[in-house]
Amino acid sequence: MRQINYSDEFLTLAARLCYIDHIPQQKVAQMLQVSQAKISRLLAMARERGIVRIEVNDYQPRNYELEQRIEKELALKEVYVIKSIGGGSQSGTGYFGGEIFADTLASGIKIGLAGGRTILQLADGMLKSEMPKLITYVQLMGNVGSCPETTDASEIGRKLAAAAGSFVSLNTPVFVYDRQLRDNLRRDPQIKQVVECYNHLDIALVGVGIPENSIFSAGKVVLKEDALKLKSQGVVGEICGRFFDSQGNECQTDFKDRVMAVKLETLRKIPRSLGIVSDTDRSAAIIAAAKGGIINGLLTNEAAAAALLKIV
Amino acid sequence: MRQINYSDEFLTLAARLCYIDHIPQQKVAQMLQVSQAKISRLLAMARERGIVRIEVNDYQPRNYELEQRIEKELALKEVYVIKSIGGGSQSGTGYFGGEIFADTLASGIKIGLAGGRTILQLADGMLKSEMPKLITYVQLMGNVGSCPETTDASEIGRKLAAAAGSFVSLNTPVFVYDRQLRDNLRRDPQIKQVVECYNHLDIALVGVGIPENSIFSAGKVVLKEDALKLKSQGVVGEICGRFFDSQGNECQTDFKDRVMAVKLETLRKIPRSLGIVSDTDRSAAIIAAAKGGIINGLLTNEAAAAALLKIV
DNA sequence: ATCCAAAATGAATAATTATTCATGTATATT
DNA sequence: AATATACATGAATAATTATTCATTTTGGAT
Repeated sequence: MRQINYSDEFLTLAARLCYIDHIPQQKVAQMLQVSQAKISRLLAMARERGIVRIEVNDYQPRNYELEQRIEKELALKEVYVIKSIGGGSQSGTGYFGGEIFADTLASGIKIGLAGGRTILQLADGMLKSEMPKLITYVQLMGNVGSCPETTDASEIGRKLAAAAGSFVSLNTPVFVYDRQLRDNLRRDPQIKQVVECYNHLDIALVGVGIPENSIFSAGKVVLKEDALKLKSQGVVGEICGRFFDSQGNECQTDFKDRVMAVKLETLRKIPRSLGIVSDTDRSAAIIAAAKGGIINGLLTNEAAAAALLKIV
Repeated sequence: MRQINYSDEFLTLAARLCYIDHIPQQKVAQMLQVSQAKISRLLAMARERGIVRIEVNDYQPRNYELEQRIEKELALKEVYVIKSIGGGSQSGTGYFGGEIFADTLASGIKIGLAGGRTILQLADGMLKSEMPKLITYVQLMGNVGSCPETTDASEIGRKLAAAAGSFVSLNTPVFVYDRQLRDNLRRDPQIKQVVECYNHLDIALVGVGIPENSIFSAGKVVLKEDALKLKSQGVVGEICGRFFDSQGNECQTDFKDRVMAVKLETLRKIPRSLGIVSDTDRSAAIIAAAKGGIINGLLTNEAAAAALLKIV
């Protein structure tokens, strides 16, 4: 039985019966002499055409008060504090942070990307609505392991670029065997080109780690004993595989000369260097990074923001 | 785990994730660290509080053009033509007719009720939204059989009164054994009181039957051979068990002196005597009833209205 | 006219949403 | 404090809605 009754009037009738009178689709189907499946399709079309409009009060995901306090305390250019939702799952940081951050972007810019769970969540948040802006994503640090993890900068970059834009990858491990190999790699034209790229970034998106809990912990690159040693060497934080002290200056560690990643020096010159943090144990690292100018912006959640304000 | 998080903000968040971002309740439940059941309840409350608003374009159930043509052709005081919906099921007549009719009522009035499928549908249509008007419903004709049918005037009256108002029932069969019994019944004080009531009705709601298809056909009261005989006696229509000719005058039939129902004479004096019709084979009967002043209003659907206009 | 691709459709099914029910927790009442 | 009552909650389940899939119909192209 074919009738193609997709007139506005028919859609309106179906929508009225279902949405206003709350008659189940099955019954409306009987009334209108079509299948329930078709009612479902009619309603979908009615929503599409705007015959049915579902409106929700605006949800304000940001805590402006905390933002202003942190912006002032750490002398940052931009701060976004996402309200903590529900019991404690902090996925909301990326969910809402992604759309807030995406709104600040212009087409054609270059964004440097670090890896990490929180940055991945941010990327997913950016992608959940269309991202029509053409952006060049540049991998800021080498890959953590041989098996690509979804949290690797390379994977995140690929995913973002797939939606819109292009991706410049840094095809090296993040930590190589020794200084010599690092130096040789740096001379490689392909790598050189990527590193040169770092000087022209508009934005850097970096996670902030601590010795005992960074992107390298899960990958067994930095073990517990390494973390202890790092701390004894004055390390309070890590960004892109580079360990820094409370002033935001890179520390002389076993990793320093073997890391393939953007230099802290370079990050300091990028117009917007945004730290993305969703854990509450990064406060000292954030403060140091801000003090040293490694980051000049912060995107975090209420819980982490509160922890931060406690120790400034 | 008790938390009573029914703040507007929390409702707004849940609603936004479900209705704007179209995330299934199960996932939102995980994000917000509650059960899916609670999300469902949060959304219900959000709709209730107006945080979520579902709007649908107005559906116009009436065909004004047909209404005006019929009103003019039959010289009726009021005509309602409900658009035919879907393939052909004519339940829409009562569904929308009920709310249109209910809108015309004032509290405190008296409405006389006949029986029949279409009147039952109209009653259901009246009841689907609140009917806060206190109305007295009066049974216009006796009961068709011994087993109460949902389509009997008495059942319809009870149902309407249960929602709001009171019901005056006529406790007799519609057709009694002979004239003598009819006359005796009429002298009964209780019956007399009800019949007296007919003189003070504000509205009468009647179905329009034809010899071969009336409320009496299903109940095996009027058989096929009876119908033929009726037609040979000039009957073109039936209202409240009273058979009439093309001028709207009651015919001398085997039923005439055994019927317990409002007189056509009495119906003519009621300010609003509304015929309710949803079948296409009643055209001649409607025309006759209108001509004879038995009805001065009509509530029908497009299909029946079109059939009617073909033969006027 | 005949075949073909595209699209519409309903039955069956999968996915999602709402409700029931048993349990636990806060608040009121003795 | 002890008990009762009302309400909040999540697990299980029922009800409803959306999607898949096989079929049919339509509107061309040949």
